[in-house]
Order: sequence, then structure tokens, then C-alpha cells
Amino acid sequence: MQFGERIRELRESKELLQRQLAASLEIDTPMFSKIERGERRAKREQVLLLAKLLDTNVNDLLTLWLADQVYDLVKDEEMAAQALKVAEEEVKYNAKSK
Amino acid sequence: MQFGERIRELRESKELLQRQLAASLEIDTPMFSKIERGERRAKREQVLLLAKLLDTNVNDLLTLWLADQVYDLVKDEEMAAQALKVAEEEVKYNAKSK
DNA sequence: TTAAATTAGCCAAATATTGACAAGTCATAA
DNA sequence: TTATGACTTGTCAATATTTGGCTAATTTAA
Repeated sequence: MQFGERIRELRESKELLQRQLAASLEIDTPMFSKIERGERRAKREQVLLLAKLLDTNVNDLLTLWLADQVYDLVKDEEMAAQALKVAEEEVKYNAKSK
Repeated sequence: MQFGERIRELRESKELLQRQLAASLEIDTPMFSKIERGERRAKREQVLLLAKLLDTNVNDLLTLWLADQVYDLVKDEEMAAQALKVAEEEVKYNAKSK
């Protein structure tokens, strides 16, 4: 499940229009459309706002949003899976020093 | 182990100077120094070239290089670990359609 | 101390990302 | 059929980020 898909799902379940959410985010409708289709990436603050507007868990949304970016970064690389493993170790290891 | 660390390790084991490798990559020494310290990121083609120059496995280098970028992307996020898991699933799932 | 190697800081050029607009498609209603 | 509303596509300029190179500083080794 991608971030945009999830947004659309939530938006439709609340029967909201793109232009309504777009207005709340202070962007135009085409931009919102692109975000839903994964053609453009939402800004972090927009994700926070969307969680509120769609009345959903912000961490779940942030996870999808981040995962999209990670996937985008590695998707064309042969070593994608290995690189993710390495990065995961780094994250685990450095988690202490938060 | 980060990309830059590994480069330095290999460079020193071959007793090469930064300025020598920098010249081969057609960048200046300060830039190379920054790459080794992870302050700047090497370009993909530079990684390929470095693998040749340092006589090492290109996939291992590319893995470290990619992992650095992934780590950079997620390091400040609370949901980093979860996002990596999600991205990993995407990679697995889409691996077929290569 | 001196000379070479490496690092730090800064600025401009090159790239990538973002947002807005105009015009398009598609579905539905009149 | 025409009209309307929702959404999508394509393009452009503004903005932000990244890159490379310069100068000067610091560290290291002899």
C-alpha cells in the first residue's frame, strides 16, 4: 500500500473531494491529484495535516510516506534489498543515541 | 560500515593519496576528502570507477553507497524502522517485474 | 620548521523539486 | 446532445538542493 493510495482510500471513505483537501493544504487540485497518484510527493507537514483532516493515525501515514521515498530511492538498484538491510542495521544501532 | 569509511580503508591499504584518486575521478582533493568523510555523496558513476580503481567488488560498494542514502533519508524519523520494512516488502514484491 | 596531505568554509553553476496555470479527459445529468 | 463537476495531463517559472571548485586552515610526517 502506497501513501497516495491510502490517502485516496481515506478521502473517499469520508466522501471528501480532492479540491476540499487541496484547499486545506493550500495547494491546488492538480497538485493534490498528483500526490494521490504518487506523481508528486507530499511535504512532511502536509502529511501531518492530512492525518488530522482524515482523522487517522499520523505515524501510520508517516510510515507510508517515508517508505515511498525509500522505495523510490532504491527501486532501480540491483542491490536494493541488501542496501535496505544495511540501512536497517544502522537504524537499529543508532536508535540509542536519540 | 559506511561508504566513505570503506573507500578510505581500501585507499590506504593500496597506499594511494586522496589527490591521486581525486584526479582519476576528475574532482578536486577537497571534494574527495568530503566523500570519504560522508560530507558529500559520490555519484553512481564515481562508485563504479572507484571499484575499478580500488580493485574491489562493485556491488559491495554500491550497497554501502545506497545504504548511506537510505539511512540519510530516514535517520531523523521516528518511523524509520517500520518504513524500511514496508519498503523492503515493496522491493521483494516488485522484484519479479525487473 | 617545512612540506605534503587533508579538511573547512564559502560561493557559483548545475540539477532537481515545487507550485501554479491552462487545457484535457471522463462520467453524469439535464 | 450539451453542460457541469471531478479529476488528470502537460508545461513553465520560481525555488531549493546538490555539486564542484577555490582559498585558506589544520594536521601529519620527516
